[in-house]
Amino acid sequence: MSYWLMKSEPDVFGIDDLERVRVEPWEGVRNYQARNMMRDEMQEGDLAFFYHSNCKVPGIVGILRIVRAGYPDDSAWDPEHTYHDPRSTPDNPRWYRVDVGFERKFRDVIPLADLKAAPALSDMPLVRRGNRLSIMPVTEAQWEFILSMAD
DNA sequence: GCCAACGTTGGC
DNA sequence: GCCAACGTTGGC
Repeated sequence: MSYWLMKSEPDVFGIDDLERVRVEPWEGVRNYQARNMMRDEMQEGDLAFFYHSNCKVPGIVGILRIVRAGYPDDSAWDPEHTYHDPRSTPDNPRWYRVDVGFERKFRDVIPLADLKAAPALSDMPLVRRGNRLSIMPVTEAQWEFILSMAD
């Protein structure tokens, strides 16, 4: 079992949306590194921090669980869809997604500024300048440390 | 809204 | 295969 961090813009889909719907396909990822992790590495039962990006206080807001491992993202071959990519077809899918389930919402957001200030987290891609990966692995030590910052 | 950093595309 | 142009991400 592995740990992850997954970013989403709360204006588009935030932790409250996930709490409401309980399970959601994590579709629309159009980045190869992130795709590879969803397609090849994420397993059912894995846990991930839910990160809010592009908002007033960016940071970690809760925990989600991978409830279905990687499978083709069919929004890519729907011409009507925002995430349409004509290069992806059912026979040769280019993009993948996982299904995520709501696990827990922290009482308070753990702000990016606090994560950046923690020496224990200095290796996380999240706090490295210019990193834009929307899905990244989290080590067990980082996971435990961040959990200790919550609530 | 600005803009730095980065990934992708496409001409050559 | 190089690299300039372009689009996107995402903090601030």
